[in-house]
Parts: sequence; structure tokens; C-alpha cells
Amino acid sequence: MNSAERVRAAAVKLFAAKGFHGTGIRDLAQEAELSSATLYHYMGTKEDLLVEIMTTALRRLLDAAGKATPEHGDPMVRLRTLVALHVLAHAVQPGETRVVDNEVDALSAPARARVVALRDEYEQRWAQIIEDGVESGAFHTDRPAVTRLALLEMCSGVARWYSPRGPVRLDELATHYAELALRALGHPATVRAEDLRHCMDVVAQVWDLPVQPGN
Amino acid sequence: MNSAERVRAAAVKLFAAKGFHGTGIRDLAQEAELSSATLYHYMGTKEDLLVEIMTTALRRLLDAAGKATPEHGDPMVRLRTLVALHVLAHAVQPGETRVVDNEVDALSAPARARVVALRDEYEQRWAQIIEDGVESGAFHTDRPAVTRLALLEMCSGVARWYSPRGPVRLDELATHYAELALRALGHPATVRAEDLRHCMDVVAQVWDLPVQPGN
Amino acid sequence: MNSAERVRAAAVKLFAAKGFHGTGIRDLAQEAELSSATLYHYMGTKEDLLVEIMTTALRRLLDAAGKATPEHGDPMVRLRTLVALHVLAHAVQPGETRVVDNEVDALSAPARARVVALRDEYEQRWAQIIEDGVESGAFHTDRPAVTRLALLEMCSGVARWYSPRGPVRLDELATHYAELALRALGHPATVRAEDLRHCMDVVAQVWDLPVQPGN
Amino acid sequence: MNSAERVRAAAVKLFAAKGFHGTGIRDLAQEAELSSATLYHYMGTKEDLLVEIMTTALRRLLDAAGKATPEHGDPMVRLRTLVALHVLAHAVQPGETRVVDNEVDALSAPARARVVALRDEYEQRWAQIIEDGVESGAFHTDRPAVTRLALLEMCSGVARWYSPRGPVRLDELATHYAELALRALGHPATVRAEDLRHCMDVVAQVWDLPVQPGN
DNA sequence: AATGAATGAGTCTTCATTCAT
DNA sequence: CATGAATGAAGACTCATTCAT
Repeated sequence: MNSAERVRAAAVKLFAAKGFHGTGIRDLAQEAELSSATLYHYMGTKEDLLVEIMTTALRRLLDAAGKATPEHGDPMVRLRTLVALHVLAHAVQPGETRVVDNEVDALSAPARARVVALRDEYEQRWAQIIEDGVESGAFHTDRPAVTRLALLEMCSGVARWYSPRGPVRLDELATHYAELALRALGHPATVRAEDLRHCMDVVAQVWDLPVQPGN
Repeated sequence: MNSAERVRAAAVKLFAAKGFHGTGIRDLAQEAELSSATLYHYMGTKEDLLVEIMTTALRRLLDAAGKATPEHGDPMVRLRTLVALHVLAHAVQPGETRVVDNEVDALSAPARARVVALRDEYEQRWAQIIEDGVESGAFHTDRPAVTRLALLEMCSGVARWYSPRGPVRLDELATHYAELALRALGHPATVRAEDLRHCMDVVAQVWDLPVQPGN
Repeated sequence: MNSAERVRAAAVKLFAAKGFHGTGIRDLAQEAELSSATLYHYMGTKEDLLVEIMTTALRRLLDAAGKATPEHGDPMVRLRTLVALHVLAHAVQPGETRVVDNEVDALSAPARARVVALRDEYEQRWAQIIEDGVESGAFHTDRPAVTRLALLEMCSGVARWYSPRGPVRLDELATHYAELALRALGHPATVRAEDLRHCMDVVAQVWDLPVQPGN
Repeated sequence: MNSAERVRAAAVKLFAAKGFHGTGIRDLAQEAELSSATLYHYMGTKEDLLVEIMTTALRRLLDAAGKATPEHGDPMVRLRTLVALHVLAHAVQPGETRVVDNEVDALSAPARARVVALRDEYEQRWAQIIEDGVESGAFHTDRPAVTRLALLEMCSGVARWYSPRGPVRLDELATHYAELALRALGHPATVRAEDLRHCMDVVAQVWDLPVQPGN
């Protein structure tokens, strides 16, 4: 890992653990094993670093969502895929996603606008799928917007507690959440690991993970 | 509202909006309409203020949970009550709960230990009810711990988006979430507003809210 | 002299001696006998301090010019008065005027615009008098604009070398420069100290100087 | 223009425009289109660069003064020549002269001593000519030292406003200032462009300018 | 009860300069 | 000849906190 990567990794780790305002430039320097002046060879301002982390994470998520879920088709299939994708993304890069979820308020107005636009674009996918499913009679909920927010929060929460060293494998996690979401939407289907194979492949590709069968 | 209350309210608002580290003593003073020196008549250190806010919020939640849900009895009833309580608490005092959820890392070690102990005590109630429900056959989930965390995150998320000025009334919100939770646990029951009457009374009492029928 | 005044005096002294960029906040603090943090009770930013010094100095000069020289009347009388005023101002507050003359480039664009506007307003007085004198035949110069700039630079230069502890008294200085200027404009008049009495009174009043006869 | 020259030109431009302390090594590098590390192939320290610019400019001025004005002879002729030379030097290399005039305070003590010695040597020429003129009855002033300083400031000021793209040609400028100076010294002579021919030739030679008749 | 004044330690960031490549 | 990488010191400015009044 070179210096630039070390800086970025340090920022993700510390911003996630202590928050943007709780992380000093000296903390970053120490974590990246550089002097605080050298840090500035590899970054603009501290905020630039935050923006870069956030936009990269969100772009990857959007990219993965585009690759994993078709625009049209069975809402149940699309939803379970999107849920699995979201959960896996949060389990696989908990640092980045915690930063995205918690530090939006630390951004200056123009940067915040850009980040929020990306996030809204992503959430629109959820809204569309739920709407389609309700229309087709696959999903049952009398407050689709509330349900969408509830499911999003439920899935994002994974980043706050999941550990790959715990007893739950990634495919189990994804399967479980996909099923929770379908149940919450009043859909009777059961989700099996093989239903999410393509989704896991996309995740492995977008986030440069070694394919680990049974993970 | 007297000075001491204004300080507390300012802290809740700003800690929730900008984070503990993102909020300066001068911000607090301005929000509370006091000089920064005067602030120190009504508080100890900035961290003391944070600790007080967190422990008060958690104690109230525990208190309310004790009053609203019996130790034993039908797990379905207990769960829907606890979910409703949790959701209402987060909707009614979003500032406090966001602080509790987001700023634990800002605490020094000893203070953090105390706060986490309270939070664990509260979460243990969720664990117990889910365990009881699974044992009795009321709930169906093969990963009770995962499900518990998923539901908790889902319900806590309310503090991040709910607004009393939006189209969703509090009783609708509570009912909706209670039903989402039961569905996720594989329970067929439907939840109606009158099922949560007692719970709403407890909330109104514990958080000193005027009882607003139809809210 | 209270703290706020000490800060201002320190800034004038050091900005004049070492330039704005050459003066550190710590230099100011040391000169004002305050800690560098305490400095910020009495000022905004370092640039605010500079702007305040400049605008105050220019406003005083404009004020004095308004009081000492009539809008109309004999150009020779008006010119010798304005020259004397300018020279005295530069001799009496050399720090302020050196800052005004040398540090305009250190200002940010909006602040610079304001300061330059004041300076232009002042220089317009010179232009008007010279124009009037040329028109009336009192002055002779085939490049009034060049002559104006030459005289202004000549007079402003006083701030760079004059010392009240030297052999030249203030009234001698003013008389001498007034005569130099009239000669340069091809006017035969001789200037005597009593011609400048009113002008010196205005200076004493605008800059809060004790009236020192024979100075 | 090679790299070394580009560095020097960048320094003159930026030191003149923003001051020594207001100019960073990175500014110089950008202006010279080099990396900041490469800069150090062509210079010693930043201060060395400043000293070199100052001493070169002053040496040229001294050199030109030696070539243009005889040690003895008619004070009027010598003065008008020296004034013309000074004005032309300041008009032709305004950057260098502004640096010399404004940045002496930025020098360390030993460097300052050397630069000031050169400047004093040059000013001594002015003093000598004025003294000779007063003695011979050609000039009339009761404060020769004050007059000398006034004239020097007047002439040096040219560097602060003259532009070759304006309406005033160099020979006009020189003629005008020479006449202003003579008038200020009470001398009745009129100065014509051809009186300064030799002086302009010397300037063209010392500063490597293409001889542009009518400039 | 309230606050203006004060500050040491801290903030993020830039400085001029060096050096291995 | 050229430069990316590196840094200790310094830059301006803010921090949470205390205390005399």
C-alpha cells in the first residue's frame, strides 16, 4: 500500500471511528505513518478527503446497483437483489458507509449538495422498485415511503455492527436481510443463497474483493 | 424556559445537528443566548453535558419500557409495544436519540462504559422478547440476534427522518412499525392503533407531552 | 492606553516597519504585550485590522482636506494648503500612511476596492485644484496628470524619512514643501508659516495633537 | 529566455507585485514554470535571490550615473541628467526599483547593510550636485537635504505608476521631470529632449534596451 | 447571576528547504 | 537537469476553560 492509499485508508478508518470533527490532522498523519505536512502531498484539504471518500463510495454503490438490478422485471427479484447488494456493501466497506451515513453534516454546503444528490439518486431506485411492487400487487404496504425509509435504515445499520469475524457469513447475512425485507413488504417468498449469486459476483467485482466461495 | 433548560436544549439541538466535536462552546452559548462564560454556571464540562443528555434519554427509555411492557406475557403483544415505544421515543425526541446513537464514541472511556451499560440493558429487553417469541413459536427467524439488530436499526432510524410536520401521524407511525416488525418476525397479526393506546399514554407521561388524541 | 489601542498601535508600527506579510500574529502579540489568543478579543482577522487602519487614516485625511481647503477659491492658496496638509499628515502619522501607501496589494479584492475608492476620492481633490490653476493661468504645466503624480509621490515620501526628532520643524517642513510644489507648478509665490496657520490647526484637531506652537 | 532568467524575472515580478514576504516559493515556481525543487538549481535561498536583484539594480544605476554624469561641471546639466536617468531607470525597470525601494526591510542585517551602502553611495551623487549648485548660485533652497529627499521620492515614485503603454513617452517623461526638478530648485532653465540624448543612450546601453527613437 | 478578559493548547494549513532518484 | 517526496517550523486562527469583577 503506497502513501496515497495509506492516507485514504487512515481517513476512512478514523472518520468512521471518531467522526470527521473528532479526527485531527495529526491523528491522520499518525495512522498513515506520515508527518502531518507530508499528508498534504496526497490530499487537498481535510474536507476534500471526506468528499472523495463519500463520492467514491456512493458512485460504487450506484455502479453496483446498475450492474446487479435490471431496470424492469419482477419487483420481488429486484428488491431482494438491491437489499442484498446494500447489505453486502455495508458489510464489506463498513468504514466508507458509516462515513457516508454519519458525516454528511460535516460537509460545506456545496459539497453536501453534490453528495446528497448522489444519495438521492440511489434511494430513488428503492422507491421505484417498491412502487412497482405495490402496483403489481407483489408488495403490500399502506405507507410505501415510510416502509422504504424503514428498510433503508435497517439495511444501513449493518455497517454499525457486522463483523466478518463473527459467526454470520456474508451470504447468510444477505439472504437473511433480503428475506426480512420481503416479509416486511408482505411478500411470501423465501430467499436462498443461490438467488443472490449474481449479486455477490457484482459486489466482488465492484469492490475488488477476492471471490471467496462460502463467504 | 429558564437558562439551564436553554443550555440543555441548545446542546441537544447542536450535538444532534453538528455532532459533539463539531459543536463549539461558543455555538452553544449563541444558541442558548448566553455568554460562553455564563454557560459554565449551568454545566460542568462540555462532556458532562453530553453524558447528562445521554443518560437521561436512556433512563427515560428504560423507564418507559418498564412501564409499558410486562416482564412476561404474549411475546407478540410485548414486541409490538416495545417497537411502538422505541419508535415513538425516537420520533418525539429525535435530538436526544440521535445524540445517543451517534456520539457514544465522543465519550471518554469511563463515561462510555456507563452509557453503554444502560444501552445494553435496554437492548436486553429486545433480546428477551424475541427469544421468548421464538421459543413459543410465535416468531420465526433462524438468526434471532441478526433480526434483533436489524429491527433496532430500523426503528432507531426514525430519528433521522421523521418530522411531526409531515403527513404521518405518530400513532400511524407506531402502528406501521409494529406491523413491519411482526411481519419480519413471521407473525401474521395486524396491529391497530387501539392496541398501542397504553403505550402512547406511557410515552406522553414519561416525556411530559400534552396528550394529543389523534396524534 | 488600553488593550484595544495597544493592538492597533502595534499593528501600525509593525505593518509599517516590516510589512503586512512580514508581520506575524505573534509579533503583534508581543508588541501589544498580550498573548496571541487574547489578540483576537480586540480584532477580527489580521486583514480586518489592516483595513481598519487604512480606512481610518484615509477618512481622516479626507476629513482634514475638507476642513482645510475650500471647494473654490484661489488655486494657489488651495494647493499650498493641500500640500501642507498632506505633508503634515504624513509627518505626523508616518506609520499609518506608510501602511496605506505600501500595503494596498496585501488586501483581498473587495477590501482593496473600498480602500482604493477612498484614495481616489482624495486624489481627485489634487486633480481638481491643479486643473483649476492651469485653467486660471496660475499654474504652468503641459502634463497636469504627470505633475500631480509627481507632487503626490514627493509629498508622500515624507513618511519614509521625516523624524520629529530631526532638525526640521513641522511648520518648516510644510512651508518648504508648499513652496517646492508651487515652484514645480511654475507659480512665483513664496510661502510663509503664517499662511498655513489654519491648516496646522486643522491637523492638530483631526489627529488629536496637542497644539505645539513653533512645531 | 532560459530557466535561470525565468526564475529571476518571476522573482522581480512577484516581489514587486506582492512583496517578498507575500511571495511564496511555490508562487515563484509557478510563475517560472518550474517545480519548486527545480527552482533551487538556479538560486540559493529566497533571500539570496532578493539580494541579487537589489544589488544588480543598484549597481546598474550607479554604473549608469557614472557614465551619464561627469563628476564636475555645470550643476544644472548634471542635475537634469541625473534626474532623467533616475526617472528612466524607474520607468524602464519598475519591478526591480520597486523591490529596491520597498523590500529593504525584508533583508537580514548583513545583507541590508550592503544594499543600503550602495543606495547611500548613489544618493551621495544627488547630494553633491545639489550642494555644488547651491554653492555656485545655480540652485536656491534653504534646506538642501529636505529638497534632495523630496526630489528623490518624487522621481522614484515613477516606478509606482508609469506604464509604457500610457500616453507619455519616455523622453517626455524624462524631460518633464528634469524640468520639475530644476523649477523646484529655483533654476529658470527649460529642458528639451535633445539635452537628454546622451542620458538616454546610456540607459539604453546599461539596461540592454533596443534604441527606439521617439520613445 | 452574569460576563469581559484572558490564555495554553490546540486547530488546519503552508512555509522554505532538502534529498534521493 | 529535473522532480516527487518529505519535513520541522511556522502561519493564522479557535478551542474549552478559568477568573476577577
